[in-house]
Amino acid sequence: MIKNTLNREQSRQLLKALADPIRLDVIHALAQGERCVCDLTGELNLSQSKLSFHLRVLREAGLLTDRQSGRWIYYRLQPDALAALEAWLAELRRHCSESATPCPS
Amino acid sequence: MIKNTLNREQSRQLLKALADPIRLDVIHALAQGERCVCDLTGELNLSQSKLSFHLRVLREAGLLTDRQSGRWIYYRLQPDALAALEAWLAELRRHCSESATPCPS
DNA sequence: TTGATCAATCAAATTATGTTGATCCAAACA
DNA sequence: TGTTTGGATCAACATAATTTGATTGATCAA
Repeated sequence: MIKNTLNREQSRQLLKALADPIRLDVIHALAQGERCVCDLTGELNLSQSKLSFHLRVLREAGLLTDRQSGRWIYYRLQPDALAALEAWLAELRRHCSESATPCPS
Repeated sequence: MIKNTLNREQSRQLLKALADPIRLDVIHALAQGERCVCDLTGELNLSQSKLSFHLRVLREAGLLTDRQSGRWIYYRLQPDALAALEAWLAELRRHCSESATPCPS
């Protein structure tokens, strides 16, 4: 479970999971709502094992959850994880505009 | 310059640049305000060329700007880039909670 | 000028990530 | 049961990213 404020390691995991073109395709597909794996392979034109690899990365980062129904597995985005990243980013830019003290200090 | 809404490639660049432990250290240091490269090497205990490599990645992604003053170069976070990523994330979670239509469809 | 310092860049070596095809497992259905 | 299908996993390979140490260019002070 993702807490409200991310530590450095948690944010790194989320960012690393997101920082891949195929995984961004998956994320964008799931941004429209839950999808079954079998639909995603077709929609994104990916081999089964390739998609499975990337789904695992995203799931282990906490960005996706899955549920099984019969023999199908449905994935969806975990909005909490996205919100936590947003909060982390917002925090970063709070003080970032202060100038440095000139350097031969 | 980063526009208000990021396309897939722009967001990927930003995420990839952020998704590294050393670069996150840099980001966190700069979140407190502008810093000179010479201070960062000491603060983060990095070799000069290593820091320079990571600063370049962050700068080319649009996350940092630099300015020269004498022989020192100062880096700071670009809040626009962070804000753009936040907006991108917020957009992703708008519709993501809709359930899939059951699969033998 | 000359020598020293800050920082960027380059090529070579290392390490981390992603891809492929095969295999395995569980659910469904004949 | 036996067979088919959806998905996960694994090992071998391919590709991409990072680290290192050396070199370079620019600025400054003596």
